[in-house]
Amino acid sequence: MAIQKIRKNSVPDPRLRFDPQSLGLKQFSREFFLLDTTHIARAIIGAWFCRRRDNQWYGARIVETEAYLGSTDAAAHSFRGRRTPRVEPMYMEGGHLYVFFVYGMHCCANMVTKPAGIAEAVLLRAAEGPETAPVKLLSGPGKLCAALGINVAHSGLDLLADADVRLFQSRVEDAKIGISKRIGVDYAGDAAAWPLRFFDMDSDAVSGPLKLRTPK
DNA sequence: CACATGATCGCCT
DNA sequence: GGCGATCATGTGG
Repeated sequence: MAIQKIRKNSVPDPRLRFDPQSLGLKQFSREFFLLDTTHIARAIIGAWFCRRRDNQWYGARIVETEAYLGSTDAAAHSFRGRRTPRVEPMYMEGGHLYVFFVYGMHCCANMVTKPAGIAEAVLLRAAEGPETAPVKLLSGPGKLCAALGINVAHSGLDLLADADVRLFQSRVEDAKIGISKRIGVDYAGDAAAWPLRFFDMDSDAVSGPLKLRTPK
């Protein structure tokens, strides 16, 4: 049925066809992914998250992210150094992908950051497809994965070694980036209020309640 | 728009 | 056994 399709889907929505190479976009370097996690979360707003399947490229422009700060962040899966098979990719060197399954039906994708051994990451919360795609198609972490066909089988992939999943540079003016607390982590005590969510204030694809969409 | 709820299941205690 | 780094739908203002 439809729901099962969403969970196991690895096929990108055809409306996301997009060739990053033809536009001359450049990939982020390994060094970039080793920088400060919060900086990276802000810096990849506007970047193109791309994937190749059957020799066809697909992609979407990131408009919303959240930073997860590892062992000291109660909202992070790696809080207090928790190290289980699921979370293991978070401990890899920056530039790897960490994908997890939640609520029995959705996947969420993260860019792992910092040197190996430090389990921090940036959650991709929303993106905009090319003109041909509906504005809300990737509005939310689960929808973003569903539309691009990203699932747990992609967890642990190296964006700088695996030719089929990549992140390309493209920036949004700092003045147009909004900041707020993170969504869906109210159980995390003090960490729930940390200002670690970043979004493109001009985008209609940003997810979450309207009241978190204004502040800066 | 805000808020509530059900769906659905792998992960961790 | 309980509970999510969610989403779609339904209700009421």
